Amino acid sequence: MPELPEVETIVRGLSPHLSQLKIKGVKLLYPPLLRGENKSHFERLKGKKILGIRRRGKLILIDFKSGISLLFHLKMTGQLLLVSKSEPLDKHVHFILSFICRDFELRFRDARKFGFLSFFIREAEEPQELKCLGPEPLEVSFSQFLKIFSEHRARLRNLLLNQTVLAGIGNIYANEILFQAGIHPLTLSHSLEKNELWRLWMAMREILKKAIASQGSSIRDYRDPDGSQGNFQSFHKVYGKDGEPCSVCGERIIRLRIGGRSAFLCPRCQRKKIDR
DNA sequence: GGGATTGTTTAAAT
DNA sequence: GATTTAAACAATCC
Repeated sequence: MPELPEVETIVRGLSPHLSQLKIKGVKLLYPPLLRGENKSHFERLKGKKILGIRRRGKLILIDFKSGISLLFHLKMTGQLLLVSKSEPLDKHVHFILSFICRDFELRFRDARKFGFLSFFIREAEEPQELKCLGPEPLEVSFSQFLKIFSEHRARLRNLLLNQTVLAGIGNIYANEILFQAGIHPLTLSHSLEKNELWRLWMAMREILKKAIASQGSSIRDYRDPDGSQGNFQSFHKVYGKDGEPCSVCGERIIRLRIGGRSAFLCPRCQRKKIDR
C-alpha cells in the first residue's frame, strides 16, 4: 500500500538508474493495465530517452525527452522493480521496459491488478489524475494548511485521505499523523483551534519526513525497486495496533470504522472533542 | 466460504 | 453544495 513515503522511496531508488537511458523494448503482458487517452504512445516508446523520474502525490511519472510522460499508479499492491533480465518472470508482472546497453529491466508487478499506467503530453492539458490533486503535504505552508482545514468541515481522518485536499497521504500515515498530533480522527476540521492545526501540520511534516528517511513502511506487499523492504513500520504507533498498549500512556489502542476504513487511535492520547 | 483489506472513483444518500 | 456511505474494481489472506 504505497503512500507518499513509499512512492518517494521508489522514485529516489529508480532515478539514478533510469535517468538518460534509452528504451530498447516494451512489453505489455496485461493490456488492461494501460488506461487513458494516449494509448498509441505505447507503440512509439522504443528509442525514446528518459529525462527523469518524479513523484506527485502517490503517482510516479517518467518523463521522456520527446515530450511525453508515462504515469504509474501502484494502488495497493503495485511494485516497480529494477531487476536483471535473467530474473524469471512471475504471473504478476504486467509491464516491462528494457533499456539499450543495460542488462536490467523495469517491471511493473501487481498481484491485484488495481494499478494502472497511462501516457500524457506535458505541453498539453494536465491529465485528470494530476489535475485533481491537492498540494504536496511537505510543500504546503502553514497558512495554506490553515485555510484548507478551516474551509472544510469533514472528519480529519477523511480529509487527510482526500487526495484533492492533500496529495499522497493514505491510511497508515493519516492515522500516525493524528496520533502524533494527539487529535481524535473523528474531529471535524473546521472545529480545530489554530494551535491544534499547528500541531497537525507539524505532525504531518515530521511523520512523513521520518518515514521517507526510513524508506517507507512495508506491510504485506510494499518493496522498493531493489525488492527490499522499508523500515518505518517498526515506528508505527497506532496503525494495525488495535488491542496493543499505547507506547505513550499504556492505554489499549482501539480501532474504529470511519468511512468504511479502519481508523486506529489511542483513546487517552487522542481524546474526542465534544461535537460542535 | 465469508469477510476484511488496500486506494480511488462513482453513484446514491444524507 | 458539502460530506458520508456503499459499491465496484482484483486478488489474497485469515
